[in-house]
Amino acid sequence: MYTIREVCEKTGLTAHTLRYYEKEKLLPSVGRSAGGFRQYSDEDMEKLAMICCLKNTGMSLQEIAQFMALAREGDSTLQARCEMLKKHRESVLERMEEMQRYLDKVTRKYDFYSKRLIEYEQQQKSLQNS
Amino acid sequence: MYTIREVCEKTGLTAHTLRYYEKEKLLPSVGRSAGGFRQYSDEDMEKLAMICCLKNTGMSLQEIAQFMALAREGDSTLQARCEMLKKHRESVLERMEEMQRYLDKVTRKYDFYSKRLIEYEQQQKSLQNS
DNA sequence: CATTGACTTAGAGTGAACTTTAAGGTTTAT
DNA sequence: ATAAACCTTAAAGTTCACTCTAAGTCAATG
Repeated sequence: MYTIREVCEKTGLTAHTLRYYEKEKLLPSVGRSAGGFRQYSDEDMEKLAMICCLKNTGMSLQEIAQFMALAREGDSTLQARCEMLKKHRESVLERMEEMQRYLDKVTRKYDFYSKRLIEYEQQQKSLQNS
Repeated sequence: MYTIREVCEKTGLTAHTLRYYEKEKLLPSVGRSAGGFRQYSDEDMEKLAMICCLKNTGMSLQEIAQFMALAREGDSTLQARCEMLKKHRESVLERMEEMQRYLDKVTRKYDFYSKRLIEYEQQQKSLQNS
């Protein structure tokens, strides 16, 4: 069992964000200590890892909440979850390819600017010497 | 010269967004017709392409506005712009690598679910036959 | 020359994902 | 036993990047 503080350290999320995720039903079933403090189980930690994974590949919190709700319903939702992951995977791949194309453009622009910068610096030097 | 409508069609941005970008100083110097309508030049279109490129690789509008402001100041800012592009390029590469790692995790999860789904379906079939 | 549709502005509203605040209760170390 | 640190909740506030609204102007067509 982990306190919210330990979970923050492990995941990089803030306590505020963890509480927010609970409220938004991403991980709604976190246990409580006698004093009412959150206690995260190893299963919770695994779920959180999945949540971070989906979030960091651009899935919206709403969709993640849907996915986690399906997971809580058990094996009868395996197919639905498979389909979600497949679609998500495809959209991530597409976005990465798009990013790569845009990045190539940034690289070309950078190379162009670098050349112009060298020219400009030589020009400045020759102006100084005259 | 292009009307805002034509620019929308070429860039995929809405007229609202183009006006918003003007207000936010991403492309603040768009000309006007006698009647006050926006007229985008070929140079404006090139700048817009750069804006989209930076935006689609995750640069904030604020940073893009800074970059475009430097560009308007001329060659004396070449070095500053080079540095911005270099930094941006590096951060995009990092993000893409991170994305790839997360995507691999999604793929592994998907494969795991697929296997479990096949098992589950066979189980259901044998329950039906009994 | 009137109507339709696209354009103008300033400013308010939206949705996502937090982030902060206020007011208080709990744990831990001394 | 008490102070400091940490936790609780509900609700309001923030930031980003739009997106929409209202009230009016302009251009093209029959």
